[in-house]
Amino acid sequence: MIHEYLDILTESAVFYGIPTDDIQNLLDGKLCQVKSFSKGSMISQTGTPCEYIRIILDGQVAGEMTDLSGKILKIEDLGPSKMIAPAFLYGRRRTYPVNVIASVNTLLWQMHRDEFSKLLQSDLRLLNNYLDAISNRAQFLSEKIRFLSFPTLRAKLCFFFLQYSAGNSSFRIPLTHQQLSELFGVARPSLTREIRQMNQEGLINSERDMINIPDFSKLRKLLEEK
Amino acid sequence: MIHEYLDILTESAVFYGIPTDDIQNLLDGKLCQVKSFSKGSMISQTGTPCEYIRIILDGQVAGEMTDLSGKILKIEDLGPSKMIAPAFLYGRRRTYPVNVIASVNTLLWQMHRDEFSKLLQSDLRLLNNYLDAISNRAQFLSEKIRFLSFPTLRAKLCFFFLQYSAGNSSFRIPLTHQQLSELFGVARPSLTREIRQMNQEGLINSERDMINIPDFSKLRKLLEEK
DNA sequence: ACCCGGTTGTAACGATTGTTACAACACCAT
DNA sequence: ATGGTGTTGTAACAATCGTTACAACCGGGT
Repeated sequence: MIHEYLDILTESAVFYGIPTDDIQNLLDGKLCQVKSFSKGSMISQTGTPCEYIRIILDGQVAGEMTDLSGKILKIEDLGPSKMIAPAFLYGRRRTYPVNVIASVNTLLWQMHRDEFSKLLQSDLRLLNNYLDAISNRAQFLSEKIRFLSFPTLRAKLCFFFLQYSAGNSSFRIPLTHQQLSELFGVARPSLTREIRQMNQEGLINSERDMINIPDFSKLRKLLEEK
Repeated sequence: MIHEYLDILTESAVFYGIPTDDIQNLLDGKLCQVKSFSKGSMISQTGTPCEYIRIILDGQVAGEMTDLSGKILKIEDLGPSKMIAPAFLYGRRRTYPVNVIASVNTLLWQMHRDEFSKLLQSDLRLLNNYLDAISNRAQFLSEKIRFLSFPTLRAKLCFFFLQYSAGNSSFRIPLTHQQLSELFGVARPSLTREIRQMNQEGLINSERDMINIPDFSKLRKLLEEK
């Protein structure tokens, strides 16, 4: 059953770079399962125990948070080879932070935490991969907090543009204002307004998703001041 | 040299719950060092490679971030048995996210990442402990982001009070307004003002660091609305 | 060419928060 | 008791952002 999906596993963060033959050997005789979920079914609910490392073999799932008012808020979509909530398998909490729902018919590979710990122990590549995965998660979140704590929307935009440009004075941002505003944690019209004002002040020249930065030093200076 | 500090190591997140004798056996013949830093010296600088797992044996260090404008911003103090930047030893980044400075004369135990990986592999307790440690870090950050993205200061306060009360209608908060405001990412007077307004509206009765919640449902309702 | 859904641009107004400055208070050490 | 230091309370004003509503624009499908 797993054999046909070994090439998906090699692409996952845990098994990354490990030849399929090796994966097969590593998993041979180990306790793990493949489970299928039909479209729309709930894979796990916020607060329920997170005991299994789970990797998507086929299909797609959505991570959704139920807001305190009951509103549903989509957090992210995950496709084949992605792990589900890898940072909640260990640590104090050990429960799902979001509702996980199958967007389409979905196949998961899963292994219990205790069995998985032993698996990690048995192969240094696996161990390093998994350590990388949760460390990356922590690093990403840490960076995100730094970003969110810029004092103003303008500062966030400056930082974002400087990062995104990677030195090119002209570039394209393949995100809608809606997506950007969610990333920044502000309202969409506020974002558009700020971009317009930055245009008027000559900090940038933008037209829809194309951005041009005439003078990098102006943006940098703005970040340093505030 | 290490022997006298084994009881510090047992209290660290990695070696937690492992008898000192076992730690001694685990470390026997392994490549690791004890390094000392005099008061005020820089242990590591933002951006330099993070290659060693480091645990404070004695002393105290401060993690500081240099703001983009050059202002120094203290992030946290760490004392004996604490690890330095455990989430940056693995993953993509692998460089220190902050300047680490010895506040007093300080002694560190350190081991290179590659050697440490092997050590983790050799003992399941160690492995689970370290996985717990970085998972906890990711979980903490994730919770913090959720908190920061409440739309208003009042919502943050409601959430915080409800969490902190743990069901008791009267409790004390052992943090200054200054500390709270930094936690919330707002200015200190804004915090005091909001607390005063919540008092006037009868949501809470507070006097300095003592808080009383006359009606929990009012606070909950406020969180659900917005 | 036309319509349509989604995206972007714009404006007015209100709500929230930051800034600054100072007064009142608590606590500790002398 | 006195003074010093740090914390809390308060006020006025400015800056920033959210909200709402609507117009203009884009691209794809018919």
